[in-house]
Amino acid sequence: MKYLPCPVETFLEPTLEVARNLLGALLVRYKEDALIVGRIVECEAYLSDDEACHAARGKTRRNAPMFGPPGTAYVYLVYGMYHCFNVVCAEPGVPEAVLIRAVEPVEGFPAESVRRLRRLCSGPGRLCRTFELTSDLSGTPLQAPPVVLACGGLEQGETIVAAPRIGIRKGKTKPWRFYVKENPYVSQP
DNA sequence: CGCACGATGCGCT
DNA sequence: GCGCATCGTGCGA
Repeated sequence: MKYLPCPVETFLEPTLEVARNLLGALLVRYKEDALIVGRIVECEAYLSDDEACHAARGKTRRNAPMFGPPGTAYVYLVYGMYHCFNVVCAEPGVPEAVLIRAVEPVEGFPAESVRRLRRLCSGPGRLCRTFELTSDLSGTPLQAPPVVLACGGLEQGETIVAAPRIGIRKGKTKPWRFYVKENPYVSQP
């Protein structure tokens, strides 16, 4: 295996820690005939006691994967046309997750301008469209194909910025959006 | 059962 | 900067 899956212990840490640790990790999508890999450069944490969290008011059919094993996917449809991809974390049964908002292209992308690639990798909806992450993958473990979260890390000199989350009505003030400072693939607020 | 509303992105001004 | 597409979900009735 070229890309080693993160061990499940990775996702058992407190969610805010997991979110920070996910920066630099690799999102690997195995398709029929191809491989797409992106390095996570922006994400947001959603905690169980947080009004912005989908699971804040209990378990439903949609958010059920959030209550499942850490290290699995939680994918849902927003605005009737885009998907959002999350990694379930925290202790089992505690519904918390990290939304992946942007990746830096690593493998499987055509040689294009940064401007064009950013359009494919930046923003939760576009990211899901590019990586073909849809609701039917919700609840899927991320240690084996078709979707793998692989170990990675920050490069020398890269630093993490914490900022308020984007696009939410409640919980606006919590600085639970994390991104790699000055990385060109981070979405513009 | 009906309906208001999103963890968004795009196109037009 | 603003409006809107588009539909599953999750409320309240």
